[in-house]
Amino acid sequence: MLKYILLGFLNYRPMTGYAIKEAINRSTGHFWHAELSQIYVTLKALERDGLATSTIEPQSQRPDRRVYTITPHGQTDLHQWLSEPQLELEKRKEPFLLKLFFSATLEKNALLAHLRLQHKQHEQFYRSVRNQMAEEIRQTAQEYPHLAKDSRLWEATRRLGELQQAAYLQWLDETIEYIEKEW
Amino acid sequence: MLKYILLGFLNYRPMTGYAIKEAINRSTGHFWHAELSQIYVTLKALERDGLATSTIEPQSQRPDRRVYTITPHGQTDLHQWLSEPQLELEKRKEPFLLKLFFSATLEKNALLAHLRLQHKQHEQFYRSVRNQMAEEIRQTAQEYPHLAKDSRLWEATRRLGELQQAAYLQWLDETIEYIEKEW
DNA sequence: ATTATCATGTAAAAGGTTACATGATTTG
DNA sequence: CAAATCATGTAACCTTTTACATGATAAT
Repeated sequence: MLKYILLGFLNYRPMTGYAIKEAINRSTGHFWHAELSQIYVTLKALERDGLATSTIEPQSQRPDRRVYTITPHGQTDLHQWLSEPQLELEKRKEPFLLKLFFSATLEKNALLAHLRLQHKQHEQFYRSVRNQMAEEIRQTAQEYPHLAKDSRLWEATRRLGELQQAAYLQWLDETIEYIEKEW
Repeated sequence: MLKYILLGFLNYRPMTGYAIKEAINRSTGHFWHAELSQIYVTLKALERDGLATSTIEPQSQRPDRRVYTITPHGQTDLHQWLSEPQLELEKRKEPFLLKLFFSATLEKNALLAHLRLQHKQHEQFYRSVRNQMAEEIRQTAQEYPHLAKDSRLWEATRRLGELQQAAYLQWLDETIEYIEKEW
């Protein structure tokens, strides 16, 4: 699947692995991520399979860059994937929920400390989705007017992140209150 | 991490791999899952590491069962893990969001079809979290009165699943309406 | 002085999915 | 007669994470 986020970004413009990593951090952070090492490996696989080509741009005083460009074959593959319906829901893995599920033997204060730490982290994330990420989308849409339509979908995915974090915070509030009063 | 869901269930009572898989399906489906094959492999590793022991229960007309029991060492390890704070937010991977993010080139109708299919799937999941899963927790709490405290945390995790699915459905409604009107 | 940024990669290890193998009994 | 349930396991494959390696420049 990493394959498709790479093709997706390369379809906007030729990019280096490093730049794709930065784009991922800025825009898809709340629903997709990848390590740089894996990005480099997968870009190489794209080239091997004829979905992208690469050229080296020498730089002085910086390491040379390897810039990847999507091929027509790569565009076909991407479009094919985009057209396929998503037939199953993704199965999540959330370590904190797992921990909470089995935490009946913990002391009340330890339980509350864990919940409050989560609250702090989710609040921070909620703010970054509402502020930095929203701003990022607005800016990119202005810089690249041909991506205006795309930016409306980016905003839709961002909006889900916002709603999900809000729901999580609401649940944490409820749960903390419940534990404080009735544990 | 699979290790800990296994220890968590074995801490309630001795169980077979098959029974753990059923317990997972019934109770932690919305935040944790595992394949049977992986469960068997990990149970074996628990035994190798002295966190559980196993005995074979011969059965007539059914395959023999291998029943695993948690050891004191296993209980210590579980409790240790439960006590540790969760210092980082889990990074999600949601293929549907990824697809949507890059779907500006899709036709309006294809986009709507994808969103409506998601709606159908999430609605079904939402109902199962509200109905079957809630009922399951109530029943288990009645059957095993010593797990009364645990069942309140199970219910808390279930409640988050419910809120998250509700948020997702709300977002899908908004997004479908937006695409219908302004795409 | 140390950390962050830019920039690319390899290798080992861990974790997870899918396919395959077996086989009786019960339900539809 | 076919499919589901109960029950365990191995092997191959794929994906992902972590560690390692390099190295200049700019900022704190």
